Order: sequence, then structure tokens, then C-alpha cells
Amino acid sequence: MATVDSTDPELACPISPVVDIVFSRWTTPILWSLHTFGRQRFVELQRGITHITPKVLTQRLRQLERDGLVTRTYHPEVPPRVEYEISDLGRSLAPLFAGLAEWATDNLGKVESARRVYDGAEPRAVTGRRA
Amino acid sequence: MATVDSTDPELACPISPVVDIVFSRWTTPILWSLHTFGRQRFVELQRGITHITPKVLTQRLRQLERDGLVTRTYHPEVPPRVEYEISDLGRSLAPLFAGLAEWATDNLGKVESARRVYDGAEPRAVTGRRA
DNA sequence: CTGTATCCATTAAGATACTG
DNA sequence: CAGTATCTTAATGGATACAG
Repeated sequence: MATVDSTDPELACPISPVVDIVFSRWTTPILWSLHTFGRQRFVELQRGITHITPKVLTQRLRQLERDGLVTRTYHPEVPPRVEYEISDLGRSLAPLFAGLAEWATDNLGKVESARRVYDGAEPRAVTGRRA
Repeated sequence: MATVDSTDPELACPISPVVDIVFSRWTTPILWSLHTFGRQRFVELQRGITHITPKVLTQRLRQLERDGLVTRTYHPEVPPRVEYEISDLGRSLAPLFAGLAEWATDNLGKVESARRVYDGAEPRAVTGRRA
């Protein structure tokens, strides 16, 4: 049975589940920061990842912890100290992240120029777009 | 200058822009289908990707076309015929998709068991979570 | 320091019906 | 066939304030 029900696009695409787990606006910056700079406290993450609010940071960290990609260590001191670290499972994404980063440097410019062409193209009726 | 402004998480994470372009609920199934089964018409894509509505399919296809990952060919016939095909730029994502698919088969089970552990863990006060 | 609690804005997506 | 037009809902995220 597993997690597949017929309403999910997973059936047609084996990477959809990974997208749900790893790729959202703030999860990749968090994973990247933990992977690149190592174990960090809550406030360090907040400072390193520009403009993320504590609410959202907490939400994403909880999700990553639940999915086993990040570990959370609570030190019962005063004031409290909590450290987050990427897990082995999270680290297993590293080569994929490296590949994506490389794709970005190689191809982001092409995407941007494609957009300029598309946005600047005079809309002709025969194309069926923007009659 | 490019596209970077200080409100984006791109500064801290070089793969955030790729996430915006490639990874959303329906873009990966669309790219996967076009890459795996080749050039397809609108209705073929709709049938192959279960439960996607024409509105959403149109939206994602337009975005992918604008970003240069997919090409759209309009044949002015009656009834009209439109074919979508993955572009060279889109095809350049193939190895990354293969890597993600492999990660999925290897690690999705670990994620699921991590979730079971997390959800079933008795919440102790000392962890600082769920007092 | 490490979060919660509210409230609000934005957006992707789903349901449904309709057009050239 | 290949979409568009509306309307509604759900999910994220942002702003701000406050608590242990």
C-alpha cells in the first residue's frame, strides 16, 4: 500500500514525493546552511537565513526533524540552548544539491534570457496564444 | 544586478532559484512525462498525469514554456493541434531528475519510518517540545 | 534564547462550466 | 481539441506581539 493513493501525481512521477519533502521556499536554505556551516542554534540559523521569521523557521525545522533530515538537541540550561544539525539522511542529499547548484550556475542565465524572449515576443494570432 | 534582491533566500542558498523554476507540485510530473514519453498533445498530457485539471496544466505549461524548459508548437488545423516537447534546456535536468529518483527509492522508506518515530514519540517535557 | 499565538496577504490548486 | 473564466479552498508565508 505505502503512501500512494490515486489522487497523487506520484504515480506518474517518481520524484514528486521528494519534492514534497525537500523543496519548498525555506527548506533548501535551511538544509544548505546546516550542511555548509554545520551545527547551529536557532538564532544563528535565523541570522544566517536572511528575513526568515521565527514562526516559519520553527515550522520548517519541525518538518525537517520529523522527516529525519535534521536533528534537534535541547540543552536544558538557562537560558535554553537548542542546536540543530543535519542528519546522515539529510547529508545524503548533498550530491544532489551540488548538482542543482551546478545546474544553476550553468543554466540560470538561459532561463532568464528565455523569459525575456517570451515576454518580448509580439503575440501573433496564429500561435493560439494571446489572441 | 541580475535577479537578486535582499529579500530572497537566494543569498544563502544557491539552489533556491532552481526550486522556484523546477520544483512545484505539477511541474515535475509534466517534465517527467515529456522527458519519458516524448512530444505530447495537451490532452495526452492531461490523461497521462492523473487528476490534473486543464487550468492548472495550462498554467504550468505556460510557465515552463516561458522559462525555456518546454517548447509549444501550434498547428493551425481544425480541430487545433498543439504539441509540447521538452527543450534542450529542460533535458539538461535529466541527470538531476535521475539522481532524485534514485534518492527516492533508496531513502523514502527512511523518511517514513522517521515520521513514525517522531509521531509516536512520547513527548517529554525536557525536550522543550510540546511541554 | 527559543520559541508560540494571532492575524493577514499571497498563491497554488481544485471544481465546474463554457468557448473558438 | 485546447484551452479560458469564475469561484472557492487549502497551504505558505509575513508581521507583530508575547511567553517560559
